[in-house]
Amino acid sequence: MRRMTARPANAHQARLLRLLRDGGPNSRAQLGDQVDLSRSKLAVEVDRLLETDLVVADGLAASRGGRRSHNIRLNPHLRFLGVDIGATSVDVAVTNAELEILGHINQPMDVREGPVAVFEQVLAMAAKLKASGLAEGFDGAGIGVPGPVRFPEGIPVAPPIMPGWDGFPVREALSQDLGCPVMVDNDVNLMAMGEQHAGVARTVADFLCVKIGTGIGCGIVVGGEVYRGTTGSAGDIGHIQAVPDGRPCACGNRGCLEAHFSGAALARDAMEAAEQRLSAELAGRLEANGTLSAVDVAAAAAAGDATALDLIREGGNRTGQVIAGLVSFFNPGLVVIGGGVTGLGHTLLAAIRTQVYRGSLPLATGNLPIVLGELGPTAGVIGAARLISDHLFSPA
Amino acid sequence: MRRMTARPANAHQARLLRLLRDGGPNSRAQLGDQVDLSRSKLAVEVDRLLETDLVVADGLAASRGGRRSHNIRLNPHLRFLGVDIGATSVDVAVTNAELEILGHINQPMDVREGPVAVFEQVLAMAAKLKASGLAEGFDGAGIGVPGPVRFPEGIPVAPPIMPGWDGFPVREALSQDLGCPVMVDNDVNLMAMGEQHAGVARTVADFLCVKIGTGIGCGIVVGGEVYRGTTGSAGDIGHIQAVPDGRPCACGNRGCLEAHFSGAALARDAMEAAEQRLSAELAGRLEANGTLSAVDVAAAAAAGDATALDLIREGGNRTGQVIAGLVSFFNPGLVVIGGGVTGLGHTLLAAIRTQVYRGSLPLATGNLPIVLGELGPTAGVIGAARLISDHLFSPA
DNA sequence: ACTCCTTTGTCCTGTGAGTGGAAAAAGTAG
DNA sequence: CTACTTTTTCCACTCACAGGACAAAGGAGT
Repeated sequence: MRRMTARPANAHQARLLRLLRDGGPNSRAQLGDQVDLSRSKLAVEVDRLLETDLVVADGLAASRGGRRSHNIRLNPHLRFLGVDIGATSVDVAVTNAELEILGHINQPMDVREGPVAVFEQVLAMAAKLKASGLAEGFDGAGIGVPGPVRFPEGIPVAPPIMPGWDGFPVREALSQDLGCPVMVDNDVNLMAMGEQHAGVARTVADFLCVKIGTGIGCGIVVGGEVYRGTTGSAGDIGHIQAVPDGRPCACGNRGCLEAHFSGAALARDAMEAAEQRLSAELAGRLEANGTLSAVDVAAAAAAGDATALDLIREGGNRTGQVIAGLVSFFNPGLVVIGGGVTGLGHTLLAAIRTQVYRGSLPLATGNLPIVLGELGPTAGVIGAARLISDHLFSPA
Repeated sequence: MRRMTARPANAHQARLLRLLRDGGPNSRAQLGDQVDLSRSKLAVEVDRLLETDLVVADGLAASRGGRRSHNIRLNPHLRFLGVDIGATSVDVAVTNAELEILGHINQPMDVREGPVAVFEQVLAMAAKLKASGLAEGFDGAGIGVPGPVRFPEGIPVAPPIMPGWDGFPVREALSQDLGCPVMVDNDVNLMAMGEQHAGVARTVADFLCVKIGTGIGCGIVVGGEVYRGTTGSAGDIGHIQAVPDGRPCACGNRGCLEAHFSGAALARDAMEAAEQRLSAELAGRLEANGTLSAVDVAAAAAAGDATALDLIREGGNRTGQVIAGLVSFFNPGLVVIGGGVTGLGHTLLAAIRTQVYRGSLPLATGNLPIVLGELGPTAGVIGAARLISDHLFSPA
């Protein structure tokens, strides 16, 4: 099949495409109920969309008491590629136009190998998904990278954990390689968009999405739109000071949140505890694997290990204090906690909640849910697909 | 003169009104350059605005090399009332439709006397301005109050420093008393709007406006629009923890920024220093007045008093640390410092700058100006006028 | 099977917004 | 006084869109 290149010609068509994306197949009549257009106008726009092949007819809808309506849906052959590049692994997924995941691969990887090596791997993973018959080609791709991005151009700027990526024209290069439109964003922002599209944040206009992985970042959604800041570095909360005169951080300061709690810091703390024989559980795991990661701490905590639980609680407290400040400042309607460490689960969540509910004023916390992300590792790739579909489903 | 009641009939007219508000008198041709409408369409909309009496003809414009154009301006009889209710004083000002201040009164007052007493005073002040011939009536009023506001209804919610105001229908009541449309907002947001309209933030889309007065608050502007949060308490940074296990605060926590630095805290610290004879300058002032305020500290600092300078630096450092966190999170294009303590001037600013430039990553601070507000005590009332004019100059 | 009612889809015309060209009006520069 | 600009008005034409009329298709009751 030839790839779709058509774009909606006007705001009405864009609106309809998004309704079909978010609501699945729909009858013309149901669409009419949602868009406040005259029936004639709606019919014209739907016909034009049918001509572009972006949407197709899909049989008859159930009767609502009278004549049955014809169903409309997004072309089932449309395919989006969602790529979520983490510090130590990549997720690549294929979705249909309704952003349902059809196939998903995760592979370990090191961003520090640089964009060329990483994209070689990403393209191979995409090819593998294609080969398994899930897609004949891609109509668009969304890419998440673990660092700040100059959004309009899709170029990473001064990313601390990705030396060699600074200024690399990710959007341009991948658009060439994949032969389709590409959008690039910070991985945390994509997680926020994912949770907004298909997760816990579906109905909230203003929320924060804190991602605790190798580092710590925060997606900011204002009025349903991701806020990226003046230079694309908004949400970079890993280097907020959490402990006065605390541990030295790679950024040159002391006491950064990220230095005290993150996947990397947690692994270091666990190793230290194991070596000092504070925890038999952790020491055993260290002996078995030669190293420890956040996953080991999670497992130890699940097994009831006091040291591991303490580490998690301690980190949750630090994180919660920072989030409490952000809640006072931003007054969100929801806080989502996600990222690799969600395996730490409710111990972590409880610590964060305690600090936030204690440290912020009641007016801000009174009706504030603080929850774990619903989508886990798929949040990023769903958000990536959402990013590119938002781009493609907007007036040309 | 009968008061204006007309409102723009469509988005084009609203656009034109705002251009005339922000750019002053303008020729039709100049307007045409700015709005991307055909000449015919523009002529029609301008004619309709002339019919509503919102704008009037204003003689001939200078020639731009050919036929001279007819000037258009907002009706010079339009009057807005800007009211900025602080914790300890009220500002009331009259502006024309271009938001230029025609008259401005400041009076001491105590918000804790409650809305009825305060509005009695405000109405008296408005009447005084009217009596001095500056206005025959008001076409709209903007009100700022020192606490969170449920914006659409214009009702304060759970304001910590204004007991007795909770749930008082400010908008409704004042609209009755003044006989004109009224909008209500947090005083900090109004200061941000004031600096955006006529001060240092004219060209910046995303910025923070930190107001240090009796308390500490922060106006948040995203994409040119004030962000108010889910419950209207966004920007309430006074109760972010600045000092672990620090001083007890009225909110029940310890170490809140506001407990360590604000007009009130500064006055307390100065009294203490004076009583302990740490500073002859402050002690002298205490003896002379019986009490001390932030103004005394500013004067002592200006006279070179080391203790006063230390207090300011100490407070600036605390504030700067909190702002550094907000800068990392929000990545603004500008930070404005304003409020009563701007009298502390560059000592304060230097301390804040030091902390922010040290405590945030270069990508966020690289091109980040941190400046004092330009408008001083008029920022609030200009912002109030701007608030109501934005409301009135939008499609009905 | 038939009637009556509801819902859906199509067609068509009227209206009003808006564009763009032409020409008149009012200047400036030489 | 002439040639050239800019501003303003006027007018005809296009286009989007609403909304009514009507046909098509189905459900429910008799």
